[in-house]
Amino acid sequence: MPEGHSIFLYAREHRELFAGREVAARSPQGRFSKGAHRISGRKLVDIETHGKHLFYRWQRAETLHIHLGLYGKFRTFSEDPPPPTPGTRLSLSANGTTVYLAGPTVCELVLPSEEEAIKSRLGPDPLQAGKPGNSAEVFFEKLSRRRIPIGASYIDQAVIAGIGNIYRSEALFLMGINPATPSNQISQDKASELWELSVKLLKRGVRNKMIVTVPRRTKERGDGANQYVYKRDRFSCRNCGGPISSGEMANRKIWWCATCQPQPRA
DNA sequence: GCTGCATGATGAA
DNA sequence: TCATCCTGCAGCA
Repeated sequence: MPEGHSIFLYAREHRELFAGREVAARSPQGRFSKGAHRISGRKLVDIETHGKHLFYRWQRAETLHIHLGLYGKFRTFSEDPPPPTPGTRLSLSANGTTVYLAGPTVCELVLPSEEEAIKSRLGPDPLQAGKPGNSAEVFFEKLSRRRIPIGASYIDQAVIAGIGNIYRSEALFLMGINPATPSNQISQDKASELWELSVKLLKRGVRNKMIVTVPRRTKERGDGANQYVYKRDRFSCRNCGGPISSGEMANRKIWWCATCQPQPRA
């Protein structure tokens, strides 16, 4: 489930398991053999995240950069790990624990300059709110420079880092913003609200270890779903009872309520 | 058992 | 705008 909250959780878990320890690294699949060899036996100093990117820092080795993409998955085994599946790109072990990584979009070693280049392409991360560069102001500044629909820019990692397809539909619904609204028509106040909502939702995602946008009470009154509109075009809107619309935007499916998220006036 | 889809992103056309 | 990377699984027979 790789939206920003799960990346943050993986970093926390791997930090608790491995930070300060010498980690054995291997690439059962073979596609990352050289890199695994470079970091194997090194001490893990810390793990940083920005949006959906992970950066593992080692003593006397380059930084390991991982991006899970759509399919990437980590699995953790606290005792005897099963044999790795043929697609296992990387295996990390220390202290009796093994982590397998399969199917990532990116698994590479990077130099500090390369890491900087990656980060400089990313927008502010709501889970880093308060740290320099991660603010509502920066978010608004990036939004205001685009004319594309907010439904396309809100999922663009250069505008805001860590938002994925579920958060996209849900946050715009909670804001009452129609996905087709041009990004530069979003006022600074609305952009700030959307930023704060993103912070809240991602933090809640970290707490719950899953994406839940419907408050517990509301959920109990309804059909128990965790989302308002995401993949819910066969249901009716929980606010107004009207139909949930669906369409495609920025290559991905998107859902909204045409009544609660009215089209902006031209 | 098979098909197509999925919480992502890139690069070609 | 599309094809592609690559893995797992829901839904359907």
